[in-house]
Amino acid sequence: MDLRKEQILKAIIKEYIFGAEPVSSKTIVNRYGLNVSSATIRNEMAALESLGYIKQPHISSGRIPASSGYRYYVDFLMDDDNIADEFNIIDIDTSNIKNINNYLKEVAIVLAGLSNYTVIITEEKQGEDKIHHLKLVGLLEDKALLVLVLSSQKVKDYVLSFLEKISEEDLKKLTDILNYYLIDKNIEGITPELKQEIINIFPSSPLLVEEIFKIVLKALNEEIKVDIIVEGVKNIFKLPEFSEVKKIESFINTLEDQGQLTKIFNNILGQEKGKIDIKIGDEIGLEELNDFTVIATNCSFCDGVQGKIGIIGPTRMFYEKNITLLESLFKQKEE
Amino acid sequence: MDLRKEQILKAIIKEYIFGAEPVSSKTIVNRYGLNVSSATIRNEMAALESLGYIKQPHISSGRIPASSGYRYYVDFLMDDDNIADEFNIIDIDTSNIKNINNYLKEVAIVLAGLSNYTVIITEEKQGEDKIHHLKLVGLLEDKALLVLVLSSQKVKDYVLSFLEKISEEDLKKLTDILNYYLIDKNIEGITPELKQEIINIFPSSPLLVEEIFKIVLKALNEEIKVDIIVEGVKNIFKLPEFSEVKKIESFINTLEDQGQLTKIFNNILGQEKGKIDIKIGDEIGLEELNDFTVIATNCSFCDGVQGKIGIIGPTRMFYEKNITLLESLFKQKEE
DNA sequence: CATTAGCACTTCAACTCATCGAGTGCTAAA
DNA sequence: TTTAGCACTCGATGAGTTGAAGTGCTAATG
Repeated sequence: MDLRKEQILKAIIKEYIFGAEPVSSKTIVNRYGLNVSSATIRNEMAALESLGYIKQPHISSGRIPASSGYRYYVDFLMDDDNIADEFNIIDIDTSNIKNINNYLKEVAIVLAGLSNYTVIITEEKQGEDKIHHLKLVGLLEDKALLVLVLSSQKVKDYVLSFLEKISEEDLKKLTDILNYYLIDKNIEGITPELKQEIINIFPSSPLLVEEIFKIVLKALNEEIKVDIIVEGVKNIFKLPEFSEVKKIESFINTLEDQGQLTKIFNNILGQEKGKIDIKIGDEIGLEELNDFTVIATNCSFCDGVQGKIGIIGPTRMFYEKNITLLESLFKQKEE
Repeated sequence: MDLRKEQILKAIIKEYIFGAEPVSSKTIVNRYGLNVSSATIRNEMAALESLGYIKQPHISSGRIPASSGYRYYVDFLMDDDNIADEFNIIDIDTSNIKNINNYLKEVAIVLAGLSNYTVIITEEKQGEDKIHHLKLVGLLEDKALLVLVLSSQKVKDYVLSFLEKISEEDLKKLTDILNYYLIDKNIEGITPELKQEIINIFPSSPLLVEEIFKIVLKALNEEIKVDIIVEGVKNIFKLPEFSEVKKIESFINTLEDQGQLTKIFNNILGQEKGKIDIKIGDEIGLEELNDFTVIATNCSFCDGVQGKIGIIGPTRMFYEKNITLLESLFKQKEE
């Protein structure tokens, strides 16, 4: 890869990202004038093709970048600083921040709008969660709130309804008993035997204890489920290279399949924070997404919730812009 | 509309629902043998067409139902009881029921799978919500939970962090003060003057009071937002009549637009419960959905949360099956 | 008078064929 | 090493043809 080859590869990629059409030798001479003729460019293009960086849709067409061409571009050729600042401002109403679900959805919508691609956000499973402590709070006559604080700092609450009225003192007493037995227990520690023991100690409302155990199990179980938000699917229709129903169908099927979605991120990031990870085409590891690129990063949201954010677009995406977008989001969180 | 015309209309609609292709006079003679010739059917078809119930895509093709044809079918011709019971069983893990968001998503996924169409669920704005009462619950040293119970029975909670430690007694005291002043206030009742008054009465933590007011305003504000769940978008790809990218794009754009989605339901149901409402084609009132039918019902989910569920599919949808599906869901909720 | 057999007519979909333009690879010359 | 020039390839476009499906209408029928 001498300098001229790199210049030509960069030119092809920039042209193709912009126009989504095979790039001809003539176009490069006209727009990127390297002081050589189109024939020379053609020779170099043939060389770039045998190196695997570009390819021809058919024998008499111009060249389009191959996955490894994009990879080379991202690793060595990309301009870092050519993005106007106005693109980078992610303006999310931070008064929303108290409600994690709305907040993440808002982030996804804004990011999808700015990037013009599809945004996936997952709220991550934190490994095994334990009960940090819990509390029963009387609400109405026949209702109480069970508040669970998990070791991951997550706070969850569930409304309990009971048939007979239960006094504040009893709720307090039950809270104390439950805390004594349940603190630091993980999902495997919540056994039927333990439940029986507590019912024996607090025999006045066995049904309530049953209910609470059910909920606690559920809550710990939920932590294993990954919550996923997808926004901006419609942006795929703006891309000329996905004008076939088959391709759109495949994309949307993948995005509606939670299993596939988690795979996208599994194949990507480690736990390292702040790093932007870029997977191009088959690097994603899902056949259905071979024509896509995912730019993703780990991100800690409010209240210590861990998650991953990814922008998924065509391999010919505006790399600089979207990397900057994710970086700015991350910086915002750091402040 | 004599009997024979009705029979022919019904035949055309059933055929078209099944096959998505224009129905010819010959097909009707072959499959629905009414002991007349195809010429007679043709005469009747011409009559049905001038009544507006069916139409021809072009002059030499068979007939397809028009919106008013479907309407006539739904109102007068539909078989009520030809659906095998196995279709009607909606099996949702009701242990999920404690968590409204997951539960509704689960309902949507199951219903989308059973119907093979797209399902929209909205959790409804309840008109103006008021504070029923609130409670501050100490959690950790520097954290407390603000639990809001709204007049709509909704329970919301928010984690508060404060700089200095606050004693349980102070939390209790502040809870009492807040309840005294905030109970039965709607969003307009939460004024800066009121906040100042409370800060004067409870001067030890003005920042905390500020924070609480901010959250209370947010919470009441959120109730104006409608939460929307959409599942089964991918099912549109199974429908041959939506094989054009343009149509799919229009559909998905509509579904990603919260404003449009709420319009769908606005134009539909009143407050009547248990009634199934069917809007066919332009009855929906959105140009983009002229080729769709929405079958919808009001539904009260757990804990008094009000919502609407709609199945949206092509005008040639399996009406009986989907009506039964929604009915069975509603019955399940009643139990 | 309702029904129907028969036929002319219309339209769509699929196929072929020719043409054109864009772009390449290769050769030979500079 | 570069380049001018040319033959070649391929896809896209549009025109023309054909066949199948289905209708509407007319005239005959019971």
